[in-house]
Amino acid sequence: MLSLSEENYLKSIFHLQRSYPNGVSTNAISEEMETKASSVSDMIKKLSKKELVIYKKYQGVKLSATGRSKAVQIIRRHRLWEYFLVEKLNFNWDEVHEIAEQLEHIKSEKLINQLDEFLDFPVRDPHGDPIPDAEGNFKANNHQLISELKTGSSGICVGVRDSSAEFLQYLDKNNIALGNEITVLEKEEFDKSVLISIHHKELRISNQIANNLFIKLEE
Amino acid sequence: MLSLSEENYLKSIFHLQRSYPNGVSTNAISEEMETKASSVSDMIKKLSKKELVIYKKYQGVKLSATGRSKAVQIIRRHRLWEYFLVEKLNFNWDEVHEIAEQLEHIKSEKLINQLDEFLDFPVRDPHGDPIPDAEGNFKANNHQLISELKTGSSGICVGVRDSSAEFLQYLDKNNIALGNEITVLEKEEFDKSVLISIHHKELRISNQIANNLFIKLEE
DNA sequence: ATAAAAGTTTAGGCTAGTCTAAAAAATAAT
DNA sequence: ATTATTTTTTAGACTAGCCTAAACTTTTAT
Repeated sequence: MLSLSEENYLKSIFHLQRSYPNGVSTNAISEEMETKASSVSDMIKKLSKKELVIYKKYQGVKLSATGRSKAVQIIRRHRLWEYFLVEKLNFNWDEVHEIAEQLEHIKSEKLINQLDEFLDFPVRDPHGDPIPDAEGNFKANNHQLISELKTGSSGICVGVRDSSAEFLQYLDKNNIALGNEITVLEKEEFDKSVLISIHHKELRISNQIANNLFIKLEE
Repeated sequence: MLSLSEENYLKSIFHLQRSYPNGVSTNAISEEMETKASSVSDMIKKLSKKELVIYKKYQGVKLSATGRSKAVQIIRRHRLWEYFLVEKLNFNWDEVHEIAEQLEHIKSEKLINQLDEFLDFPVRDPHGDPIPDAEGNFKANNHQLISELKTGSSGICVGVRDSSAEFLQYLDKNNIALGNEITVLEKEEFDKSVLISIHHKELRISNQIANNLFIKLEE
């Protein structure tokens, strides 16, 4: 049985592996988790002894197959709870992360599978991230950041990269929601800001925004 | 903010206060919580310093007003989650206690109030225990144990005192459920067993059963 | 009233998970 | 190629919550 802390490390390593596919550095983990590098070193040794990660000193760390599967389970729980909070308890999408951080550690396979069924097997959480099924399978996202699109392309807003309350509140305030159609009208070379069309209106968004909003291109 | 362990102590003391109204003894707590008396002593000192309990050495312990209110909150959370598990996720009443023991520690007032609303403000959990409202108020139970009834009296089964899976499974097996009408036909002096009528059939139950089933008398 | 038993507290130790400070290894810069 | 910088690991310490063993109170029994 994994401790709360072990689960959090596995989850962080999983997320960081997207950016560091050849091994996640101690510092990257310590920054993500807001702990000291020395604590990370200790924990990695522990996870390594349990064969949840593959680790050679000074070489960074990767999840083993079992470690990955544990991490996916935790992410499944997190996203299902987020979906529950928004769809059933009327939370806004900027309020659910913290609570899901707690709920994701509740231990009961039956609980999570019944919850999944109750929610009708949702495939995306409120931020557009895929929810792994009971076997740990989930679709890869085929979407792009607005900042990566070229002028003229348009598509549907399907997810956010940053899911901090601050960013989500910015989107709410500017009436940008998942499902909205967005067209890139113009890209400003100098500051990388982007002029988009949404709800038949024009809106200029900074690079920071464009770099955190996922769009699925129209086919 | 209370730790998980502190919350569990408060909850135990609250429950034990019914049986020990003039102060709960260290040993009683240690037995209930399956820890050693010395650990209890340590924790009581800690809770006392936080003014959650009233404590004089060797004299037993009582909840302070704030301690009581914290305990009631935890019980509210526990019972709401139990109700949720049974009513929404199709759990049986013998499966929910363990999971609710975990869920009760999730920290978010909004979460629990939204859950309460989602469930339509239930007043009893699946075992017949009252669910405190957001202000901590709940009706006292006016019910009696079958073992306390006299021959001839009848009423509705409204709760269980022991909510262990084993006991609840015994009830399921014998088709005894909350809401059933029960009449006491005969009490056996020798072994304190009781002959009852339920579903228009006769059933003999041992004292151990009669001593753990709550009945509300017909008026 | 005193001795025995039962209950409670204190003293000192352990583990998980964190930290700071220092040492060691890897990487970058000259 | 050597030095400087950055990154990582180790060593040692701290806290919460638990434990055992011993000391101390209170209660019970004679």
